Amino acid sequence: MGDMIMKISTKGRYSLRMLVDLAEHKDNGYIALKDIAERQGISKKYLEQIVTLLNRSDILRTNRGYQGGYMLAQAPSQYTVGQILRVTEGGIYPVTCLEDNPNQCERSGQCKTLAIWQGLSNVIAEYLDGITLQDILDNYQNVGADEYYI
Amino acid sequence: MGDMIMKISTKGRYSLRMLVDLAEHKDNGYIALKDIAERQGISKKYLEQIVTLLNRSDILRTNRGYQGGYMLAQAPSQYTVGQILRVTEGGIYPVTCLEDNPNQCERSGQCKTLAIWQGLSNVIAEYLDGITLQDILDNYQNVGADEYYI
DNA sequence: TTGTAATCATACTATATCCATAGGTTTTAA
DNA sequence: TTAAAACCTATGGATATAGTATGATTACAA
Repeated sequence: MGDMIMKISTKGRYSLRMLVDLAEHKDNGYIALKDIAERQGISKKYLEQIVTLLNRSDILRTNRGYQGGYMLAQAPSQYTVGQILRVTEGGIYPVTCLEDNPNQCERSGQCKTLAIWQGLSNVIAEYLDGITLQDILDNYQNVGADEYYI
Repeated sequence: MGDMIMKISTKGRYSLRMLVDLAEHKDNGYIALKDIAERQGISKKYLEQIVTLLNRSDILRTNRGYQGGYMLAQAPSQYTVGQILRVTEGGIYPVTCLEDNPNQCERSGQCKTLAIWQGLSNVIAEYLDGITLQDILDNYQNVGADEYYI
């Protein structure tokens, strides 16, 4: 019992919050992780691990040492939420069936439900790829049940 | 590393496959779990555990003993995928932030990213609530990137 | 009354992920 | 040269996932 479904982990959520924080302070030079951690109420040590994931892509520019820190490599409008989550979460597929791992499900050819998951994956990707960091800065309003369908 | 995001578990996926199987054989009286397990390639014992979740709602009609088994309580058009997943997965929220557990995030008032997750949750719910078992029987085609937006 | 099948109850094994904490090393700029 | 900060590696508890195994109990129908 209890609830246990399809969750985006702290890796993705904290990454996004960190990048939004960087976007908000993008004119202040390099921003130290310590400052972000304090503002966001996240352990600096944990954030350190998470930023490792981001560093595998060219999302950030970093500087070590005195007055070092992080800044966005590009303008906030150039980052989509989908892009960020793919990097930090390792993919945004809602079911394992859609991953391209070697032990693919052998029933995929006859599976009546696979198309449901493919459609769900598409819907999720379209939504997340349609939002940029700039949109969040501009006080993004969520998609309500009413407004969503035309 | 590796991929670790937001997955719908076997509980939800197998439940859906079981109900589709029942929908396909809805004119054959009660269907024994053994038959479903064989057709779907799922352990009968594991399916037994999963069907317990479905039995908490009025989704199924059951009969014990000789020629007993399960059948859908209503027509396939009356079941949405969203409804089924809510029962078996305990909710379809993509982040813990949206659950109504007591230890709600205290930053929700100022969180710049919460609206993103609310919007994502809405998009997922709209999609899953828009598909019925009958749609799956009618060879549901997935929502492609091109067709989705008008 | 006999077999069939659901129902219930555990318990156990692996494995993986989540969410950190901790300590040490390297680089940089004043 | 020194302090600040990124960077790296390891560890661990808690929880969830995905089953397997074993059996007891209950209800139904021929």
